[in-house]
Amino acid sequence: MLFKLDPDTKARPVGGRIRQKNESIILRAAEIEFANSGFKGASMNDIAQRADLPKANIHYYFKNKLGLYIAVLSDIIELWDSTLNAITPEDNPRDVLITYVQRKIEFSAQNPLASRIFAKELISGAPNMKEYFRDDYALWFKGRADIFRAWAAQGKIDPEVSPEHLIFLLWSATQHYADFSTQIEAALGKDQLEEADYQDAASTLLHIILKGCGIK
Amino acid sequence: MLFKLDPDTKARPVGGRIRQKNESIILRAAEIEFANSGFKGASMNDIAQRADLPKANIHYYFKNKLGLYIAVLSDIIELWDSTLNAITPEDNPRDVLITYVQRKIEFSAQNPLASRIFAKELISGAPNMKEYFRDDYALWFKGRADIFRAWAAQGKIDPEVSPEHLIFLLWSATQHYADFSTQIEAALGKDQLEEADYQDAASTLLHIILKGCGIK
DNA sequence: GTCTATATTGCGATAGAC
DNA sequence: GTCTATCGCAATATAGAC
Repeated sequence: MLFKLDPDTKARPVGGRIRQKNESIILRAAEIEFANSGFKGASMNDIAQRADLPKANIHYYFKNKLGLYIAVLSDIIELWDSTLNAITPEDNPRDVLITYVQRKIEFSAQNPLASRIFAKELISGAPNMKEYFRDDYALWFKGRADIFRAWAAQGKIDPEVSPEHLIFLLWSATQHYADFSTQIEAALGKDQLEEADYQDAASTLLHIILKGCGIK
Repeated sequence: MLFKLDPDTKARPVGGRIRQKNESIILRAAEIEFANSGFKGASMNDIAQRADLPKANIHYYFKNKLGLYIAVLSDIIELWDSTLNAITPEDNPRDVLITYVQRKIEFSAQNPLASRIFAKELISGAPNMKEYFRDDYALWFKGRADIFRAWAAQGKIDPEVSPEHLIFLLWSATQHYADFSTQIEAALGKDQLEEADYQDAASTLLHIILKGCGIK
């Protein structure tokens, strides 16, 4: 697992079917509230109302507000990891980039709440994920950058392209469709983005990045 | 002005030198707190402490917390507008893109707080900027997209590139260096980004986008 | 214009009956 | 395992002396 839970997120160790079901109801409600209002902005009251449970019930399942928040973050990172880390550092940069961009855009379309919670946490300076960014993430990032660097050494990517900044570009451009969909919808004059919009996004992005990096 | 103030942000209409000075002190303090904690998360107490003024003083100058927040947002949009709208829809897409990317990256480096407040507001669905995104922004965006479309019609940009999604790419990739500097610093193993990092970002970005769009 | 003291609300959290 | 009632505190906001 990429992100270790704080040992004290849960009010009680584990549990049976009822616990699992209620915990997942609470987590889903919390995800919505945290995405809309951030950690401090979300209230246990609103989460309880959305979960259709009394407030005390949430405190029975999670130690406190921070514990609930950390649990939501952990779920998100696990999901992220399982979606995007199946990509292997194979030989063909073209295939890797196509797969990555398409999966990430699809992830943005299907899990916008997760992306937004993550983004808000990051913009605030990631106060609750310091260890993750200090340890696991730095390692993960270095591994990826090295693959791009190796490709550049083999002449498969233009030497003008900084591997690090290419990764940032891949991340930001795809993430944008989840985090800033309000802005995108306003720009396109739509109430909600459609499947075709995401496909346009992916194909334009891939055209620019593949050609722009000189990837054959 | 792009963004109309809610008529009731100020506690009192206008004012002299003392008022102007104190208002700007309060606005600067508020910018830091809102960037760190979001609208709900920031407290008038913390803002007052940072401004080195008693809490009641802030309520004397601004009607309430929301009024102060709207005032901060207005300042940000004005700054944005004056920095980026000096760019004219001239004939040469290459020059326009180079100027835009460099200015926006520079803006991210010098005004990270403004970018972050704006980003958090957007991620939350822009509850306090609905009118802006409904009216001014949609118009501004259409104007920009039309310029890119004209260039494409003249063969100056690859036809595979969607003008709309190119603009999103320009926005997101540059914005990223302000909003997600925590992630970038962790990835690069630095405590703070340096001038050289922003230059690397701009040159990699421009290489990929110009070449990727087939702009000569 | 400034600032202390306070009114009032809403929050996270818990006790304790069921 | 569930839920009502409540505690204690921190928040926004204001009254009113200076």
